[in-house]
Amino acid sequence: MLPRQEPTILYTQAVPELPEVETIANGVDRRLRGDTIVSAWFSTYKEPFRTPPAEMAESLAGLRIARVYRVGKHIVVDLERARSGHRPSSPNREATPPDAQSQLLVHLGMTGRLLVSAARLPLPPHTHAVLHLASGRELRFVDPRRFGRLALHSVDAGLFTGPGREPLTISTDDFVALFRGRKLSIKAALLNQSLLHGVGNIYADESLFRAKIRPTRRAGRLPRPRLLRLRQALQTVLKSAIRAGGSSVSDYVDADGQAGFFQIQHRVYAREGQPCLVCGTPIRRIVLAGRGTHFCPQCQT
DNA sequence: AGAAGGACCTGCACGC
DNA sequence: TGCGTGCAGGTCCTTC
Repeated sequence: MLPRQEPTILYTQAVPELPEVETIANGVDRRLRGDTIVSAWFSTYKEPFRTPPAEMAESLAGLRIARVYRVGKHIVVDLERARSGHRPSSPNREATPPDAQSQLLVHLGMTGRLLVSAARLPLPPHTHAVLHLASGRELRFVDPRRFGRLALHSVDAGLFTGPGREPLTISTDDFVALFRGRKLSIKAALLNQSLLHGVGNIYADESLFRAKIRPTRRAGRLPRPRLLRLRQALQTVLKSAIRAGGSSVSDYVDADGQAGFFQIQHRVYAREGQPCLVCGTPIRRIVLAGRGTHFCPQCQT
């Protein structure tokens, strides 16, 4: 067991996509479930906050963290009104507590990090939010590039469900229907969070490679069997990345963030010019949908 | 309405 | 050594 006073950095080297966000959410859940927010502090930099900081700070104080989980690329913190009589948390309860009254949504953007830290430790640069907890710890949101976002979601209108469909659980028919009639490239479609949420640039490239589909193909013109292959490839790569990250991030404790997320072996991403692992043809890189896009010109048609 | 492209933002790699 | 430049990408916004 690691010293309690050391900061835990729930951290990833890569831009957080679905597997990284899932791992981080699980890590926060394991540590903070049942803890209570005493007060909250937000930096004066307003942009990251979809909800005004003053309103957020007032709403958060006194709420207990009931559960932390992932929806798309969002980390969702279920919050309930803390009661005076302490109720022991039941470890097996998976369903959202019926008395969850609001949800804190955290989007890490590209460089956002969550730290579970002892309060006495100095705030790192680019800290934009701190939740002071009854246990004496703090949950800190650090984001140098400021693409991350925080918001409060009221459950009056229902639990947060994200902008699109969940790639790991979507049915075959629904998956195929997502792309019907779409004129944009399959790569751009995969990145569109209002269709599937959670897929970013890296896993889009990797899943298209495994499905042997060229990223430039029009989404609406891919026949059903190829789309089913893509769904299978996407789920396989996401699940293996979750497995790879699950063990390392959760127990990772270090102040300088040197180790961190165990990265799965990329087959095409950031491998421009290197030989395809299947056929040896040099991997090509183009810009598509404004993003660096990597593929094998031989294997992917 | 759907698609495309730019803006946002900072750290880092690179070239001179 | 040090400075300037370009690049990376998730999401929002504007334009077409």
